[in-house]
Amino acid sequence: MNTKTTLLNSAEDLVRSRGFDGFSYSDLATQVGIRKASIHHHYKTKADLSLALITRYRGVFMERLAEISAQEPRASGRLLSFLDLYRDAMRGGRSLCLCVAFSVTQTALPKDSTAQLEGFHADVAQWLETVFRLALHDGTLRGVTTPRAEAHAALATVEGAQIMARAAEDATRFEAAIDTLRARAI
Amino acid sequence: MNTKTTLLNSAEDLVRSRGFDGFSYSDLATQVGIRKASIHHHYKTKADLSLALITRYRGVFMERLAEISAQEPRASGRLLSFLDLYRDAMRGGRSLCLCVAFSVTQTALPKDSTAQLEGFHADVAQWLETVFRLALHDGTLRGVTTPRAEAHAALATVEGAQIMARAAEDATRFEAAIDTLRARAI
DNA sequence: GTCTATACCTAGATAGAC
DNA sequence: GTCTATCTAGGTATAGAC
Repeated sequence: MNTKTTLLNSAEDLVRSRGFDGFSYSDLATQVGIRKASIHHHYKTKADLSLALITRYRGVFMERLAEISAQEPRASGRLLSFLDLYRDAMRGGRSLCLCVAFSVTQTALPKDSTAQLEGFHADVAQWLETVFRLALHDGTLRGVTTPRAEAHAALATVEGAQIMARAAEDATRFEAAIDTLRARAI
Repeated sequence: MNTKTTLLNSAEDLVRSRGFDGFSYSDLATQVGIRKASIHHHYKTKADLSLALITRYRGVFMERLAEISAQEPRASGRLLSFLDLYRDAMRGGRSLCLCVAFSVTQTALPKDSTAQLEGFHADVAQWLETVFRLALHDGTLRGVTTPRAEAHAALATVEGAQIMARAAEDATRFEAAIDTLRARAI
């Protein structure tokens, strides 16, 4: 694997476990086994690195959602797989979805990066909306009100659940918080 | 007002708008109108400041919840007031509940502070649980499953909704995400 | 493409005069 | 209690040799 990809992989790991502000080029250099000056050859600034990270993650994540749609014909199956995706992204409480990790970043990201992040959120909300709309027809989810409202609520819940689980360093917090969502599957 | 309290007020403002890692003693000094060295006289380290902030906020917030309990006899009224509390804490998308702001802090806080934060989360979850338990008896909230699960879900949802609204710098995101919770009031 | 060396800045924190 | 001055550590980023 080339150095550029190795850097991106390690950086993703660091962002998700410590946050974008929580690691330095020095940390990344140590992890990859090169000197920090060399990183600048691949990603000129940390802002450039942020954009590369979000862009790649968005693509990969949306592919996963497409796979779920292809494999699960029912709304209930899709929602449960979605929850599993966020649960697995936590790696037992030590990690966050990259999207969540960037959402809580304090430093101002470059406009390109925030635009990608916004687009990412919008894509996921859109996908969830289709799931809840499907549920109105196939009846595999309990108590669906408006698909759009349900989608935003579900997204906020999984993101909040990740934050709380990481803050408490306890992955079971995530499960506790999404239990009512899981229970809606028929 | 004494300098110590003024510092705490300004610091709370900064934490909630920029995050605990997002402001420095230099920023705080400028805002209050003294030199940064002087801050150390009141709060020896930034860790000490974090503890003072969380401790005070926890007390104030729990008083608010007690007031809600006293004023609203029904579960629906209590939940709606709770949601208003979190909505108002956002100040139009530029701010977070201090509890949420600290939950997303990257740097390791001292043990005293994380313990306070944990206790805070536990207190709020406990309060919400009593609201949903009440709903099982007074029937003013739709579709209540287990009070404990509902409490954790509601807390994760409001916290996630704040994060998403702040990331998008759009307060209406908060409303969109908690709409299904509001709609459960009968 | 990777290295050493370094520039430049900002952070939290301390010493000691007033 | 507040100040000026300073320390130490760490961050991002660049220059130029190899």
